[in-house]
Amino acid sequence: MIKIKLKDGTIKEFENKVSAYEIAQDISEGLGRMACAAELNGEIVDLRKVVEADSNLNILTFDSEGGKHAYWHTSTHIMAQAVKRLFPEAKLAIGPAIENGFYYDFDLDRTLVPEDLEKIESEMKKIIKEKLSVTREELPRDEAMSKMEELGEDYKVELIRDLPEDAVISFYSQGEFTDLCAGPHLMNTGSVKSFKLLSIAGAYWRGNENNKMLQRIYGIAFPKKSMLDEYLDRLEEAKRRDHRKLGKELDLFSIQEEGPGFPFFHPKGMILRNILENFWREEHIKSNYEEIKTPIILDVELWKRSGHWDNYRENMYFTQIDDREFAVKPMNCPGGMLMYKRKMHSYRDLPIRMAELGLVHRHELSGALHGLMRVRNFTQDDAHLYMTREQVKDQIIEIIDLTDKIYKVFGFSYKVELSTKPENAIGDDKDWEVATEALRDTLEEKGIAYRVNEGDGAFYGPKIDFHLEDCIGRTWQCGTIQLDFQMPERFDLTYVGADGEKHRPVMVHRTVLGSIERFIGILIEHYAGAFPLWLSPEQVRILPIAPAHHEYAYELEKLLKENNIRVEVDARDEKIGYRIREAQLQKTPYMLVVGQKEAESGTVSLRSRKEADLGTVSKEEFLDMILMEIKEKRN
RNA sequence: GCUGGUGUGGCUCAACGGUAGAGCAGCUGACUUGUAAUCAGCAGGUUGUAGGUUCGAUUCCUAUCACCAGCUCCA
Repeated sequence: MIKIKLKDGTIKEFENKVSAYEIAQDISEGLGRMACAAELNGEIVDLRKVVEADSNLNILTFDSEGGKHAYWHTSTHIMAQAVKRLFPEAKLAIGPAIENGFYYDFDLDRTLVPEDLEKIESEMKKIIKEKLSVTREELPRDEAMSKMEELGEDYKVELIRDLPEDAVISFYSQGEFTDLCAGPHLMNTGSVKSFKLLSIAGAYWRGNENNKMLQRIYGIAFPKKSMLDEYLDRLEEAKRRDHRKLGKELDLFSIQEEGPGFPFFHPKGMILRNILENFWREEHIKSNYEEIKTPIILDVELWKRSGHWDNYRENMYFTQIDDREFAVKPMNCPGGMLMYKRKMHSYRDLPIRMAELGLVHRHELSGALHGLMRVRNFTQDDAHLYMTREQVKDQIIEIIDLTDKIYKVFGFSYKVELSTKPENAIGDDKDWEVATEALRDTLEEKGIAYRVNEGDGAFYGPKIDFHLEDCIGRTWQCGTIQLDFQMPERFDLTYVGADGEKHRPVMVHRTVLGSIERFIGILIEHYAGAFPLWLSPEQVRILPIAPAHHEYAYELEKLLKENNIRVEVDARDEKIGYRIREAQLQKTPYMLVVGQKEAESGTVSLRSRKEADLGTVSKEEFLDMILMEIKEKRN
């Protein structure tokens, strides 16, 4: 007798061993139909998994992460099967489910074109209609190898060869199609209801740029047509939020052909930028940071000492002044070192926290440039903190708290990653270990969920990264906290301890916004260009009905300007509807329509971009209202 | 950097082997306006750049630059 405890606590009993799928069917026929995968004692498993002992079992449908993955994984197999039917010479590489859908990489001489996607889609529909049952088999390594060799699937052979000794090698088949795959998978190809192939792109085999470039097809699938439509609508909506599009429409910034990756900030973008920087400055002053500015160009010798010349040269720009070699800074830290070294420091002064809005230049690959998100020059809201080893944890906690506080103002949710020692690391392993553990401990202690990013640290130290999402869910690193034992060593930084001896401080590099440019890009997409009042380049637009009301309009403008409100009067000879439309398209938070009535009574007819006509209020009432809204930085 | 795609007036887009067209924006004039586009006229482009094929190229080819998607890389 096997006892199966379900999610809701009920216990089902079975005479003999039983598969997860059978259990799902036993619970209800509907669930059997909806089941995608199962969670057995906390582990995601295939529906075919046979349960032999008392267990906790949770049947996963498309509504869960695990269920979605099985659904998309089977979808990508269907796609691969269709591709093989249409192009038998295509070799299969890998085809996983991803966060939003799935992809499959193919090695195929013929270049796939968008029309091919339609052909593949119709072949997929056939496969779904055929309702092929999906079966699983395990093979010993040598048999698995020869099976794939026979089929000419060179990439699969390589994958099998690299699997660990003890790995279970499984294959999933549907009709004439077989693929090396760990699963889990749906029971039948007929379960995939609504899908769409979205794009074709190149991708290196195993993500290594020295390997052959394969052709990748991305797709998405859902159990209901309405879900697919909704998803596609959301993609369209995301395009409308794209900061590059909005940046142009709202006249915030541009990138010209003459300066790839070097953004121009327009007057309105500059207002936004200045507000952001001022806000940043206020918060840092409150948090006891000092502000500095270090030069953009410094002697190349400095970069040799810091290790950048050895480890970061590819990303740097160089120049000559007279006969001396200089480098354009890609980071602010070496300049910051010189700032620290300008005088003696006592342990009583620690921690020293020097912040800098520093303009850095980095050579990024041309194909990597992306609006304001990835550029070749950007302003880091950097800070370098110098402290004793004992102060490290408290300082990191303070930075995490400051970051959280600042992100909250914008209503951002974020993801945290811990990046460990990279291949080109400098310094000894012991220091790396200590530093990495210090960061890990702090995260654990704060109870922050994080993902580990092996080998992704800076060359001088491990880091905690804060990632924010853009309009289509891509995440971008913004805040970062990097613990560094190397630079203080290389630059021989010291402080005088209570014992009168010289000691080595520990250094932390950190940013909160990350890059002002990137952060503005994220802000634009987050708010879809409709910035909260405190951030809006233009806060109020006054719209006089007719020339007779211009005088009152300018009077209002004066009142608002005296209160530091960013206000414009649109006194053009156009109908009020026309001018309202324009203010609306520019996403101006408040419009004041003023005519005869308003001029006589000292009121304004208030319109908000969100709720349209709000009726009449006195000008004083309106002023108080917006001053409060700005002060509270209301979202 | 790699693979594929795209490049036409300030913006959004059309056309096509036979000397480039619309809407919006701009300018001028009329209208004097009450909550998302008043009407009329004018002006604006050596079709990203450089070569080539052709009687003729914006259209076809080559190179190059930029942009877009993805890969790689990263704030």
